[in-house]
Amino acid sequence: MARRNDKRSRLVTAADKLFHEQGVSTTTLANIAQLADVPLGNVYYYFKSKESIVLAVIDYRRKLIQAQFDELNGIDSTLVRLQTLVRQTTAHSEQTANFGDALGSLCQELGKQGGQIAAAAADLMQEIMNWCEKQFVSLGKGEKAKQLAMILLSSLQGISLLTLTFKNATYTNQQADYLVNWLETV
Amino acid sequence: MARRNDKRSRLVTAADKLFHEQGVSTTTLANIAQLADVPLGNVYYYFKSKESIVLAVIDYRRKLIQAQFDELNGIDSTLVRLQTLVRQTTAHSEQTANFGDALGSLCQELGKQGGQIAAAAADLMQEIMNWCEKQFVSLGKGEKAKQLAMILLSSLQGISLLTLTFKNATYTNQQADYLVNWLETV
DNA sequence: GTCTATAGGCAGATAGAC
DNA sequence: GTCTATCTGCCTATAGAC
Repeated sequence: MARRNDKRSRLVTAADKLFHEQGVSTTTLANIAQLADVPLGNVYYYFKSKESIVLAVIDYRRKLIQAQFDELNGIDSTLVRLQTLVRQTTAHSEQTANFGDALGSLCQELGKQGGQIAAAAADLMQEIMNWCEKQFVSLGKGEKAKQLAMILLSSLQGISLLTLTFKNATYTNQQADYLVNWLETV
Repeated sequence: MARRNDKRSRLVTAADKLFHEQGVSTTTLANIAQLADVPLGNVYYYFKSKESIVLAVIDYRRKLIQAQFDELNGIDSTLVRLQTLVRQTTAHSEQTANFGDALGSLCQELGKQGGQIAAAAADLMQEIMNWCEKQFVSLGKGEKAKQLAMILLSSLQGISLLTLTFKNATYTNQQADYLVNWLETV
């Protein structure tokens, strides 16, 4: 059972990395199996199709984001909590310059295809949106909280795309500075 | 010669549509040929590879954007010029909800692969960035013009992604309202 | 549970008749 | 210039030995 989970999780993290770096459709099961050091045919013992691997990756992403929120929720000040979320994006700005934002890429690629997979990725983005909205409510923004969450999230996603496009991590870092200030004036 | 250009341009517009709706890597030459009503084998008389079709599509996108800027440049007020750019995004908000932003999708998908194609798509995004920066300079924003262009463009790209993700054109429309006001307070 | 071998299909690209 | 037929290789998925 330990070994089963071990191979399964190795496949998921390998798929997550490759989906982020190359995109879902250009990543083959052979790529994933090789990176996870699992024989190709064995992949189908753990996942019945490529689609189910994508779902497992989205679930893995959900856990990563949940852990991030658990950490953020430990911060007393709501303003600092939001500012820390923004600051955290700069930690991977080099990775963003090379491959973009992992969730944003998934939503962009899968969103067009529609179906169950797109919905699963959208759910995850919605969770982030909800968390942000909750923070703005906590800041007393009331009815404006939803729109503020939309502005913040779209700014973060947009700058990730520009950072990837221009292959320049500085964009993410500058935007983070701007947004940290913006949060204080909102 | 007329026929040559006719088939060629039919292939380019078909590819442009399919790349936008399905993504580049999932679109096959057979898909493009069928939509353009050109036999599959004949595609290679006009393009030596799929990659060269992608480059032609980016070039086609460049002309579309150039035409858009030609129109915008006819507007006297710089502020109204920028506001019109923002308002224009709402014209395709339904399409955005289904397939995202055409150029943004290209940059997202191709950006990871790197190489000549990614650079061509980035060039196009840079042209938009430059145009926006020029407007902010014209508004007397001086050194801040570059950052303001970045903020505007990332907001537009980010909201396109969220509009696609949540399959809701309202996001684009609300963000346009917000940005039109923001432009006045900047 | 694990892995090899391979089926079956479709992709990009080419050859060559017309 | 145009189009049919096809090559070659890779991809997802399965069969079945161990």
